[in-house]
Amino acid sequence: MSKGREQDLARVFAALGDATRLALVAHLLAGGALSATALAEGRDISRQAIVKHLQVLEAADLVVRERHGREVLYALDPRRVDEARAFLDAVSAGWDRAIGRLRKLVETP
Amino acid sequence: MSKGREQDLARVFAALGDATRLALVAHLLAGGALSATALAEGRDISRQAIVKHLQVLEAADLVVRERHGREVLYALDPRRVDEARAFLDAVSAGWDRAIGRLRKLVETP
DNA sequence: GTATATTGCAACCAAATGGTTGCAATAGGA
DNA sequence: TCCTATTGCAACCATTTGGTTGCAATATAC
Repeated sequence: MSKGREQDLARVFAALGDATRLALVAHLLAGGALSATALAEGRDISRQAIVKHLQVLEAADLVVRERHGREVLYALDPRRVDEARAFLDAVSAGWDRAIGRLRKLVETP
Repeated sequence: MSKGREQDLARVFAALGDATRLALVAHLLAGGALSATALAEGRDISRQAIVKHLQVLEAADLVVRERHGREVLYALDPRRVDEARAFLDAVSAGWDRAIGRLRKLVETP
């Protein structure tokens, strides 16, 4: 893996690595495109906190911002999700090859 | 998603959300089971830092520790990887349904 | 049993993170 | 045009994170 891409991937995982952000992703998935204010209501957390979380998601390219009238709407961008998925697939695939090696190690006293 | 599981998932993603830790995962995948000292050499980072990273991975159940003689070996545990993968699969799948709704929104002036 | 690797623990540090609040700026609708 | 909803900016705060260093403890090998 190239260093840059490795950093990008880490950023994506880090962005997903927070319960609030995970909930936002789920909410955006269900709701399509929503404003920070819309996402804030119902949750007992300030709008500004939500905005910061959305900025993290945006910096990881998981979410895109677009102005719509006086509102700013955020929507999921699936490309990075697929990238992250591909990485985990590779780990799982690698695991299948790795398990034999592992078993051998575990079985030696 | 239940609150507890949501937290667990976030922990897994957070554990993967660091370039060093991602590299460790890759290394463990390739190397099978390795000690912190082994993982530290070659990298320009202290053994203690590596140990801390491994503790994060362990707390997320991505890695298991087992004593082997005087060494402590760390190995990948694929179950949580699969869990994370399932989440991303769900996002991707949800996306397919969500994209129509999104397109409609984007196309309205 | 003593020398040598290896792990474990603790203190410390700078920077990043997740959150708050208050207020200014801006854009639509009446 | 003026009211109102919404976004943007900034300062501030406590906690977590990623890292270091130094030294004690432990387990193998000789």
